[in-house]
Amino acid sequence: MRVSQRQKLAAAFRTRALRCTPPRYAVLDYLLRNPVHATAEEVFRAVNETDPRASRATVYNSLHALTRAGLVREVLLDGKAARFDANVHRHHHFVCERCGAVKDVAAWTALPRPPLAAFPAGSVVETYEVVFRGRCAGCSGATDLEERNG
Amino acid sequence: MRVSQRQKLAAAFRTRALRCTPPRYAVLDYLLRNPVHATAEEVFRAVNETDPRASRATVYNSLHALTRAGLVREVLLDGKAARFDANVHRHHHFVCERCGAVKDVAAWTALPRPPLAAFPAGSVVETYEVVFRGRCAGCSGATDLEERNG
DNA sequence: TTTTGTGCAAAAGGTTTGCATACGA
DNA sequence: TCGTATGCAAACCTTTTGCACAAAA
Repeated sequence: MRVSQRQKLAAAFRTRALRCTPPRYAVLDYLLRNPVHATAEEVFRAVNETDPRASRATVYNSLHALTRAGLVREVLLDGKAARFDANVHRHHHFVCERCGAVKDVAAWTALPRPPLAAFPAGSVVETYEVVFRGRCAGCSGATDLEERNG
Repeated sequence: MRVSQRQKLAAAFRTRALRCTPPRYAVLDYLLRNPVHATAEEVFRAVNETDPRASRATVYNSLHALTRAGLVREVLLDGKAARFDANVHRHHHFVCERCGAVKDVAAWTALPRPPLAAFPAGSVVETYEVVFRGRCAGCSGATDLEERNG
């Protein structure tokens, strides 16, 4: 990691009262440089390869600490593993139902406000997310038969 | 289960080439009568209480068969367990970040179409879902301190 | 009679926890 | 020094799998 990059991360950590520790640098640096919505396991493998002492538990701890601090966003798109995204600006996601690829969809405009009656009375909405599902370019021509044959 | 209800379910099963089996009746009937976005475990406990022979694996099998047949919708709202919803009409969800309650949000209007450029080139969007997060009526006044104290 | 589903137990992910040790502030 | 994070292993929870048996069509 470049010195200047580490200094940026350290500043972000300190602003949020997060301790600066090697695994936290490594986790956030990895997510920033690999904006592919990695799972915790993928982050673990990458971080652990650089520093074999880094453990799974610590990667989970770091991901949660970074998420709580607002430096990382946890994205739940399938029933398997949570994914983590260092892009915390408002945006949505497109998921390919066939190959599982996840792509960002730029936030194009605010959602039209639904009638208040649509929400449970007294509730307060803080955020919303839109998940689009379909087939990515590489999979949109493929048939189910091809899919089954790999 | 009322005879007329069972006949309705049987008709729905046959239309979709699903075999009519006791666990499938029980699972779908439970979801229809308890529109609370139950987890597989909750469905299992309810079904198993009525018929102690029903197993977890069978409840999972039934949920998946019903989902594939379009009679049930699988909803992924937290990193823990999938939830199942017998309401397959287009609608969205509100999740209370504090107590985890899930409420339906009526589909009020189509989303404005995002610019095509927002999507990966060549991709085909089939569905979308919106998840609103915030605090439900019962939790919107509670502070984090109260939350910690239980 | 053929095909598909069931039920049981065991295994397989993904994630969390307990605790002694190490390290940042 | 004090308080928090790390690292390891084991536990946990949800979901899947393998297989013999049972039931639906």
